[in-house]
Amino acid sequence: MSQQVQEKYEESHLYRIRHSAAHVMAQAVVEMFPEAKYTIGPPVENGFYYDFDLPRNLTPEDLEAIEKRMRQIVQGKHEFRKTVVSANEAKKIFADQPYKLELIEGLETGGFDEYGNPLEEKPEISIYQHDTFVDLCRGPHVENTREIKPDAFKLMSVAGAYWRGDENNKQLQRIYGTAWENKKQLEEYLHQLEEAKKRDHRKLGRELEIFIFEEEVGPGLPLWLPNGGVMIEELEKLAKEMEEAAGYDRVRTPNLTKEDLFIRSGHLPYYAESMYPPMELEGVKYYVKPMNCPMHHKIFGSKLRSYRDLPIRLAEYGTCYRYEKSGELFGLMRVRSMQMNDAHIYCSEDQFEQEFMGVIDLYHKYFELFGIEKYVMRLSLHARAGLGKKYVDNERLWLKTEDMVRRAMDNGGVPYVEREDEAAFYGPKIDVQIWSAIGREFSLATNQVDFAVPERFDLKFTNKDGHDEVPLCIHRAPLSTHERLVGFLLEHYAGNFPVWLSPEQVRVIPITDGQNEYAENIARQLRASGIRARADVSSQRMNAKIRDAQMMKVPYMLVVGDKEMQAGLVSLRVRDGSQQKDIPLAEFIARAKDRIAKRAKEL
RNA sequence: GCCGACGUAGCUCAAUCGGCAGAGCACCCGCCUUGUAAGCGGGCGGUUACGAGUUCGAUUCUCGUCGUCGGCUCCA
Repeated sequence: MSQQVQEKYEESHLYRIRHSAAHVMAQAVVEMFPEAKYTIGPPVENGFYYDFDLPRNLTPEDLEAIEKRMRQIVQGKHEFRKTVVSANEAKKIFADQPYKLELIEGLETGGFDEYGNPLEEKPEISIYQHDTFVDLCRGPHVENTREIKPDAFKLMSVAGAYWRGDENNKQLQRIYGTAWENKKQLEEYLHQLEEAKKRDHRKLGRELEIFIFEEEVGPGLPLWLPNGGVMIEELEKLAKEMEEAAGYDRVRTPNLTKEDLFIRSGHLPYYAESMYPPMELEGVKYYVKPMNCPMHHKIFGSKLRSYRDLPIRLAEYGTCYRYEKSGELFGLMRVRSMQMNDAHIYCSEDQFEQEFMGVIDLYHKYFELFGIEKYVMRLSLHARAGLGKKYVDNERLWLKTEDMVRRAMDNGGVPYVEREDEAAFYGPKIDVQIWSAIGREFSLATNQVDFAVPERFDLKFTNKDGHDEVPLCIHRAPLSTHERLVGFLLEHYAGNFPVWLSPEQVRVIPITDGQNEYAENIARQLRASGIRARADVSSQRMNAKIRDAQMMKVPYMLVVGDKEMQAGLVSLRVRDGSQQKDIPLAEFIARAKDRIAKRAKEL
């Protein structure tokens, strides 16, 4: 699905505009720094970038100057001219451009594209020229620079980026720009960015009092406020219901373990860098756990298992700690302490397909519940070059397991895309990319097939023939971590949660202090019915109380004045602004309880 | 971790060229008794992230540390 969208984009006029804008920008930069070495500058979603190796760092003022010069260049109506050249000719043209020479080398010798990925066939080498600027480029471009409207592009930011995306390579300066067909489109896009800011989970999380970060506590270590605590309880309740129905058992394991466990599991050599360093006591090293699986393996191995016992599904929402690099932290989406929606399924090969698809089925149920309409399942595979380094060194098992997953997905009729060199070290996985209501992309759910670690733990079960057999293990986290899930939901709903997930479900608002007691009484009755409610008996006026409740995105407000109190009724104001006057409390309670029980989307 | 930008009251932001740090909201205290998104008045609140340096004098200039943000890299 996304594949098709991308192909279309690459053929679009907008794609050409952006690609051409990147060239124009490169011209402006090279004019400013004649000694600049330029690398690649492709169109991307919403715009384009170009990476440069420059004698000094760019400042925001430089960006303004570059943008200004670009406006002059595009007005010049310079034609984009393509010329096919031989490798040798290309090398002459770009004799003083080392990065271009490296690219030409790649194209010439066996076909590597500008990102260093292998190409199927040897491509022709072409150059594009407009005005004074010549670039090694396969196109396509617009006819002339006039097609880039001077009021329809904008340079957005400058950032560091490694040459060919490898952190061992030199870091270049990347300028990001956005470009559109006309001014209106640009303005719409900029407006969209503003709207997205309003939905930013970090902003909403603070405003709705869901979570905070405290410098003294530490980066990436969120503190969950009471409202966030309620949400986590609700999400765990949901997960427990689903998992109980699907035959999972709940276990609990400690936050610390001896080093030996992670040596045995094989995690330590792969992931030591992203684990908190060990603490040593009486000569023994202990690690804070970055994942639950080794301990679940120990639980599986704690007694003899028969094929009749399988599958065994062990679930735990344990808090794990990972030392993510400082620059990788991002609000709740990337943290160092996380509560995983974790479980490990131990099964035989025969049971694999059913178990694997059971997890995929769980995904679909969650997506439906949260109204997630756009998602892509990514089947992440190993790469031969990484065997024995990034990946367990057993190619036969890799191919076999990957094939099992492929077959399961195909038989289940679930569409997916394949991604090479993205697997876990112990097996292939399915990662699910999802898009929030404003179209931002996240990686949420994941499940992995583990054909390697159970053996390292000597896990086995007795099969029908009375022989020992090693079980397969499926690691799965359909709801990701509580942190990432809440972050996603904040943005997805813009904080307007369905009733079941709202930290505060009802606020009772007395009009004058004459109804305070009546309001408190109503709130008590609501709480007795299992509804999260409180009365606002502050000295503010009704309008201010309504505003407060609206700002906190409380789904239901019950306004009570003298009239309601005399008649024993309530007036309902729903978060969407609609009103329903003078209804019996029991009627409202029935409505709220129904929505909550169904985890309904509507209020 | 790397490149860049930023850090002023709980929150959102102001402070000219280096010259006594300010507003709104929130909070506290009063008055108002109110009908579906902010009633009025007063008060409290700061080692300008932290630590050095330059200067008669630093929120402002320089360096370092910490943190946040935009990217890169990474994500068991």
